[in-house]
Amino acid sequence: MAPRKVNKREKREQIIAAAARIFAEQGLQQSTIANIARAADIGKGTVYEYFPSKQALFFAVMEWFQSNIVTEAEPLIEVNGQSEGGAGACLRRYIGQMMGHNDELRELFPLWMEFWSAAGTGEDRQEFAEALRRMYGDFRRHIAGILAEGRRSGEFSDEIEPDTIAAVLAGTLDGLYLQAWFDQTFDPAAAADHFILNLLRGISRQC
Amino acid sequence: MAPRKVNKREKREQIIAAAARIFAEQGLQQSTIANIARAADIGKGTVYEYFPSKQALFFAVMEWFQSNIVTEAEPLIEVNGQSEGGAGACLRRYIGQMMGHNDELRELFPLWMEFWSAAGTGEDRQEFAEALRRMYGDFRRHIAGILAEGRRSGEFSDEIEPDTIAAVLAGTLDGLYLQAWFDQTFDPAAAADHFILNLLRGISRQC
Amino acid sequence: MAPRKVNKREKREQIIAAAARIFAEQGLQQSTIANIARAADIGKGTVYEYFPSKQALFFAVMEWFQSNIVTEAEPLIEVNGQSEGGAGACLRRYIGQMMGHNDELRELFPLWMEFWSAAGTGEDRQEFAEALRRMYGDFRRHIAGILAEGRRSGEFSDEIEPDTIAAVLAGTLDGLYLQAWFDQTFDPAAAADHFILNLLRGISRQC
Amino acid sequence: MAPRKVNKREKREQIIAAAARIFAEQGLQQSTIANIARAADIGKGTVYEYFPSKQALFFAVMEWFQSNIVTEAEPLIEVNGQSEGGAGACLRRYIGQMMGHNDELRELFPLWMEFWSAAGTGEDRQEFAEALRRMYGDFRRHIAGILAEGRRSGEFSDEIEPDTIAAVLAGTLDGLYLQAWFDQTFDPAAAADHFILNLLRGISRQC
DNA sequence: TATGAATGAGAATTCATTCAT
DNA sequence: GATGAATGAATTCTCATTCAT
Repeated sequence: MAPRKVNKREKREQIIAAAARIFAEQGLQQSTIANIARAADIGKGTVYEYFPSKQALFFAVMEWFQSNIVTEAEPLIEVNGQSEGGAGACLRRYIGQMMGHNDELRELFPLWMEFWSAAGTGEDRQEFAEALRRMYGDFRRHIAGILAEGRRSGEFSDEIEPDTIAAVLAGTLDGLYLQAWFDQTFDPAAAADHFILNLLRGISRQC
Repeated sequence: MAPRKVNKREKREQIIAAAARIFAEQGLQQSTIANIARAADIGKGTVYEYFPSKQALFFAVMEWFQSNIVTEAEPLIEVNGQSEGGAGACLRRYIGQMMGHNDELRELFPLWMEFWSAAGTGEDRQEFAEALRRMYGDFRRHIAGILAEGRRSGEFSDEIEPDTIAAVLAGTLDGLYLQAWFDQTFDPAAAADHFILNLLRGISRQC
Repeated sequence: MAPRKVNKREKREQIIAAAARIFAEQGLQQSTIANIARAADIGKGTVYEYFPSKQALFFAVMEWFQSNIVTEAEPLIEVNGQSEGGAGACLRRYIGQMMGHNDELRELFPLWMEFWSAAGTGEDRQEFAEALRRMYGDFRRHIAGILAEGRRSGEFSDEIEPDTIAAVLAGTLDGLYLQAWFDQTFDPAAAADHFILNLLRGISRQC
Repeated sequence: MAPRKVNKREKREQIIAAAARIFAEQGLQQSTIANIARAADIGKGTVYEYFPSKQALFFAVMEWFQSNIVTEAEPLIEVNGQSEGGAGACLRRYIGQMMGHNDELRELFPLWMEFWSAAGTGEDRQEFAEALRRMYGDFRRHIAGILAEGRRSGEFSDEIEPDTIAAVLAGTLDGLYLQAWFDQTFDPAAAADHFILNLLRGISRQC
C-alpha cells in the first residue's frame, strides 16, 4: 500500500544544495539539469519530481539562499540591540556578521550575480526582482532599525535619514563582496569595518 | 588607398551599440546573434566579419562600456581636483557625476549585471574578471587620489586609508544602482549625496 | 477461496472505463498513464498490475468498445428481422439504432479516430487493424444479412450485391459521425434516414 | 551581397512531401523531425527554417493534401456538368475520380486518419477541425451542385435534399477508403460504383 | 564584402515503466 | 496487491557558426 518511503522535504533540500553549488560554479545558463542531477546523485527525471522547471529550481535556490544568509544575522539585532555598546557597536557587529559568512556561503557568492542577472533581464525578471527586493528589504529594515534606535537614543545625529543610509549600506555590502570577488587580495571584512568606523564618526552627534 | 577603413570602424561601433542595447534588454543568453544583427540592420553573417564569436562581441561591448562610461568622469578630477571647494566637494561632484549618467546609459545598466555574471562563472570568467578589475581599478584610483589629496592637505584625518575607502565606495555605487534597479522609488543620486555627506563628516579632521 | 476475484475484474473494467474517457478526451498520445490512473482513482503502478503496457490498455479499450457498442445493435436483427415491415424497415431501424447511441457513447466517438490512427500507422497497426476488421465484419454481416434476406424475399432487386452495399454502408455510418463531429449543425440520424430511404428505393424490386 | 540562392517555395514543397510520406508511414506521433529531415535530405534545423513547429508542418501537409486531392476533381464538374449523360453520369464520374486517385495518393491515405485524430483531440483540434470542415465543404458543395442540377433538370426526384445526400456521400467515400484500408481484398472503386448506381436509381424521378 | 540558408550539437522536458516498500 | 518515487530514453526546438554565392 505504501511505496518507497522518502523524506520529500529532505530530498528537495538536497537537490537545492546541489543546484546551488552548480549554479554558483557554472552560472544559470551553463548549468544543465543533467549536471545538477549528477551532482545531487539522482536521475535527471527526478529533478522534475521536485521542481517543475529549471527556472523554478533556480528560484527555489534563491529562496533557500535568503533564509540561510540574510535571515541569519537577524537575531543579532533583537537581542543585542542596545545592550552592548550602543547602536554603533551593534551596527559594526551586524555588518561584520554579514561580511563574515562561512566559506561554504562565500563559495556561493556568484549566485548573487546570477540572481541579479536573472532579475535584470529575461522572461521572469519581475518575479526575481520581487524576491531580491524582499531580501534587500529585510536587510534595509534591520539596518534602518539600528540607525533609528541610535538617533532616538541621541547616539546619532538628528539629521541622518536611517532609511537612506540603510539602503546605501545594503548596496555597499554587495559592492564589497563584488570587489572581493574580482580582487582576491581584498579583505572585505576589514575594509567594511574601516569604512563603517568612519561612517559612524560622521553620523555621531558629538561630531 | 584604404577607401573603407573608416567604414569598417564605424560599422564595428554600430554593431557594438546595437549589441549593447540588445544585451541590456534581453541578457547575454537571451540575445541571439540574429537579434543583434537585425538591430544593427545588417546580416547575421556580417557580425562574424567583425567579431569572431558572440563571446568576443560581448567582450567588445564591455570594453566600449568602459571607455564610454567609467572613463567619462575622469576629467572632473584632474581639472577640478583641488580647485573648487577642496577634496570633499570634489568627491561629491565625482560621485554625483557617476550617479547622474544620462538616460541612455541608465538603460544600459543591466549590462553591468551581465558583466558580473560573465565574470562570476563560465569558461572565460578570468578574462571578464580582469576587465572588470581594470574598470574598478580606474575608479578606485580616482577616488583614492581625491582622498589622498584631502588627507595630504589636512582636510581629512590622517587615519583614513584612501585605498580601502575607495574600494568600498566603488562597491557602494554599484550597490546604489542595484537598489535603484529593484526599487523604482529609490533615488540613487540623492541617497548617494546624503550618504557621502555623512561619510565626509566622519573622515574630516575636525571631527 | 477466491476472495478478490470479482474485485479484480471490476477494477479492470474501472480502469478501462477511465482510460476510454481520457483517451477520448485527450487522444492516445496526450493521455498519460498518470492521468488515467488519476481518473480511475488508483495509483500509477496499479495500472500495470492489470495491463502490461499503455498499448495493451488501449487495445483493451478497443475491445471493450466493440462489445459495448457495435454488438449492442445486434439483437435488433435476429428478433425483428422480417417481422415488422420487412427488410427495408429492419434496415432503417438498424441504422437508426447505430446513429442514435446515447450521449455517453457519443462523447467517446473520438476514440474511433484514435482507433483508426492506431490501425493506420505505428508498430502494432496489424493488431489494431485486425480488431477493427472484426468490428466492421460484425457490422457488415448484420447489414448484408438483412439485404440478402430482402433479396431472397423479393423485396429487393436480384442484382444487388449485399456484401458490397453492406461494406459501403459501414463506411457511410463512419463518415456520418465524422461529418457530425466536424459540423455541429449536422444531424447524422436524420441525414442517415433520408439517405437510406433513397437508397432503399433504388434497390427495391418494383423500382 | 547575395547568399546561396534557393527556391524557398520549392524547398518548402520538398519538405512537405517528405513529411507527408513519413507522417503517412509512421503517424504524427511516431514521426520525428529527425526522420522527416532525413527523408527530405536536409538537416534537422533546416525544417525549422521553413516551419515554426512540427505541428505547423503537419498542418501544412494537410493544406497541401487538400489542394492536391480534393480540388483535383473540381474541374470535372464545371466542364462536364450537364453535357455528357446528365447529372447521374456526372456524379458517377466525379465519385469515380475521387476513388481512383493514383497510387502515390493512395499510400498517403493514412494521413486522413491522422488528420481526423488531430482534429478529434489535442491542443489545436479546432484549427484542424476547421481545415477538415473546409475540405469536406468543398466536396459537399460539388456533390450538392450536381444533385441540385439533376433535380432542376427533372432527372432526379423533387424530394431529394441535395445537401443532405452530399454530406452523407462525403462520409461514404471516407468510409470506403477506410474499409479498403483494413480489408485489402476490398475494391473501393467498384464498390462505390455499384452503390452509386443503386442510389441513383433511388433518387431518379422515374423510379 | 555581405549575406542568410543550412546545420547539428546541445538542452529542457516528458512519461512509460520499474521496483522497493 | 497497491503504490508512487525514481529513472533515462527519446523528442522538440534553439541558435552559434559556417560557407556558397
